[in-house]
Amino acid sequence: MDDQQPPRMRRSPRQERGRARVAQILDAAEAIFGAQGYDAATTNQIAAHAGVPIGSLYQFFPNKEALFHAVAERYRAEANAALGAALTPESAALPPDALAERLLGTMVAFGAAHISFTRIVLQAGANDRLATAAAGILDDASAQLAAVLAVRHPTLAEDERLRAARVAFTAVLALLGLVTVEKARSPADSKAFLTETQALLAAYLGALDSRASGRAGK
Amino acid sequence: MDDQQPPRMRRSPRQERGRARVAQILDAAEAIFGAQGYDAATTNQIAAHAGVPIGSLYQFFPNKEALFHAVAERYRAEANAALGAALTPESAALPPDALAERLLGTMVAFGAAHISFTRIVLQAGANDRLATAAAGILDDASAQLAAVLAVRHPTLAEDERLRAARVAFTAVLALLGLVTVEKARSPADSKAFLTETQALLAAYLGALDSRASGRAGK
Amino acid sequence: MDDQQPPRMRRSPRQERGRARVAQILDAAEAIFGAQGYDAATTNQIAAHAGVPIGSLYQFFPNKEALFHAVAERYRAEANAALGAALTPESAALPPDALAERLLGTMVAFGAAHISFTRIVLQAGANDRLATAAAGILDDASAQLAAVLAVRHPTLAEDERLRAARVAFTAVLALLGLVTVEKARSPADSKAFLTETQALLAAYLGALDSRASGRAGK
Amino acid sequence: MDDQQPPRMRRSPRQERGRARVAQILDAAEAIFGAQGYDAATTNQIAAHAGVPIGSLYQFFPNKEALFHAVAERYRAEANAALGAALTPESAALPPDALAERLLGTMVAFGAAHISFTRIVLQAGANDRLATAAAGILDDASAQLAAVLAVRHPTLAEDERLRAARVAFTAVLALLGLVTVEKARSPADSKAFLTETQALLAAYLGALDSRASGRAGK
DNA sequence: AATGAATGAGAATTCATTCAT
DNA sequence: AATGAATGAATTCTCATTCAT
Repeated sequence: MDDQQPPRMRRSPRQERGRARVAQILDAAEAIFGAQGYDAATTNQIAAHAGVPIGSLYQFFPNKEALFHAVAERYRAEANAALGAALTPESAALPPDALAERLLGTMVAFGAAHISFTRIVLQAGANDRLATAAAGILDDASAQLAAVLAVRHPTLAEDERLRAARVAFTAVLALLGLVTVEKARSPADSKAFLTETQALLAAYLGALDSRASGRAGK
Repeated sequence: MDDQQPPRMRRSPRQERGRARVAQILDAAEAIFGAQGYDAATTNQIAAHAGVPIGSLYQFFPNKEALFHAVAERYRAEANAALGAALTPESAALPPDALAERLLGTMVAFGAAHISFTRIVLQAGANDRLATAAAGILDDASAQLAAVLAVRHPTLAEDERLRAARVAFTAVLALLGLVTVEKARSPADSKAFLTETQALLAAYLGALDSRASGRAGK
Repeated sequence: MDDQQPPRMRRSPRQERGRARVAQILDAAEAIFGAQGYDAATTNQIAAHAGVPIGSLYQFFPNKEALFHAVAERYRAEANAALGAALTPESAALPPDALAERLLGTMVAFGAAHISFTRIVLQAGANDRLATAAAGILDDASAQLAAVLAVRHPTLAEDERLRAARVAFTAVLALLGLVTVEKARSPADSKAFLTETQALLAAYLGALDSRASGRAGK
Repeated sequence: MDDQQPPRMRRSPRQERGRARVAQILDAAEAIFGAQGYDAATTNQIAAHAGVPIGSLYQFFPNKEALFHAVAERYRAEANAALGAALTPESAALPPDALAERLLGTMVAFGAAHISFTRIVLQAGANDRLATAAAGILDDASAQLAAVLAVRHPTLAEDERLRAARVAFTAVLALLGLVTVEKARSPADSKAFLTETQALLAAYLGALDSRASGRAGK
């Protein structure tokens, strides 16, 4: 019905100080959004956590939604960079468990600082206005994995590869979220959970290998 | 820190009419929570959707949180029943893809009415007060799968089986949530996503088989 | 561009008490709007002046704008009733100064309680969303005077009569507003201002008589 | 009660550039005040419209109120000049409709650039702090018309002439405001409204003639 | 002097929950 | 017991004004 314009930043900071402020605000927003969810997080809380007056927050971001999108966008860019460094063309030749290990390692390293926000990304379907941001993150990450799959499995159709990548990523993101929760339960076991997640990913990548070679053999 | 009284129903309805009302309220609450998320849902909205005065809602549930827990509890019980019917002892003997198909089929049949709430379950971790409810659902479902795994793989340690079951379930739940989203994008593809999810689950179950038999062989 | 729906009351009070509350709120709103103008008036101020919690105000009126429209609507209805009682068909036969006296007398009696809001009506052009309400008041009042003019001057074109009525009413409303201001300056003179306003109206009505009979004579 | 410091300009610009800036600001302020009303207009908006940094605006005007007063003062001075040119001593001898035509013509010519602000002048009575400015405008204009009336009707008492002038001007200002509104409705009719306004003014001036000569005859 | 980023009090509106009827 | 009107703390966002650079 009403697809309003996507919310952008109000003003890009020109001064050095302004840029630092925006980063502070984004850090605080990511933390608060991650800890409480989009709705429960309040802009005043975020501003206070950032050590910035509420008016300043609104000088850079026209509203709460725009702030969320900015956090998601930064998350997407950083996740992309991290994945890009890990998923080199050479990685396409790795055996499933090695590829899974590399992928997981990257996600964990990245997630150490960002995992609480990852949960929010997965749930964004609730609010239509936030779904775009979440979908963008998953889309981009999946595209990177799909590119590796393209080298690895040229016999699979492109949309099949993209679908497989989305399935793999969704599962991994959810499991990383679970790791956080488990860590709270029994810190010792969180490593075991990680290993198990890696096993699941490796199994799925292996299945894709079989499927592709099966088809190639025909 | 702060005394966390786990919220329970205020009063169990004795009369027939009362029981019907509670069911109406729970239906409405599940629908609204599922569609909007916990925070965005309002109790007045839920009462209106249930065709019940707001005062009556508060006669049965002391607050919004208790209402959520009740919905989650019913979801847990019904999910348990559905899984119990599917994961019979005999099912332990099925090959991985048949087991995966049965599991997925059960979840999808169950989810047809409940899938929107599933997303909420996954995000409930964000709110500490709701995390308990979400964890309970995952715990119970995992325990049922773990029981099958116990028959299937007696050589694996119990905690390893439980961990594997949790990993499998978390992935499947997240992917079912994704299916909902994808259905909105292109309804035609949602079946393909389901197939892919099944493939991932089958691959993981197969990997567990290998791991267990490998150990048994030693 | 965007003509949104005209704002209405949220809920019509069924109980006697509710109706009294709405009246209290409207009284307070008219007073505050009249004293401070639309923008400067705050809804909290209005609620406090009405002796009603802010939440109750919003139970009846979805927003400030709807509250303004409701005040204007009541004003319109009451003004219409007062004018209807004064501008009987017989009044069409009165000489100009008697008609002017009757009209002014009615307006002053009505205005004693409502004059401060009249000023607001005249200025509503500033806010497009309020202009509708203001125009409605002027339209209705003008239509009543135009009906008298129709009896009095059948030779004049209908749109000419309506225009004349609008001109007469606009001038009178502005002058009544001025009377309020003058009363503050020197209370003694306010009666003289009223007399002068009546003289202006009588002169204009007389001029219309001449114009019409001139045309009739042709 | 509260010390009402009448707000003045902070600093009269000595430099040429400063004077140009002040003019720019006043132009912008008049336009914005006229378009949105006093409250809805924001000082940042005015500064932006004037192409002047907000800090500079506050270098010349201590606050929003002072800015409004400066605009009103300039309006008053210019209106005075325009009226002074039109209401020469000779004009006192004109017949009512010619005098009305001259007066209206002047106001319309002046108003072409300033009419939107005229509406604001009429409503300034709402805000006590702005009332002074509005009253000053009306006072000065009325005084000029009263001077003409003094020549035309020496038999009338001075306060009666002043009152008549105020009544005439108030009506004309309100009607000019109405013309603006009507122009938006149907541009074609705005000329007819102007003609009607002129008729009203002529009728009133004619009535004053009769009144004065009637008294002179006694 | 000139600039425009920074500030925070204040305004509109919502909604979980209560309680008089 | 049942109802739904009433409550007011809490939330998002604005804007007049200042002051560091």
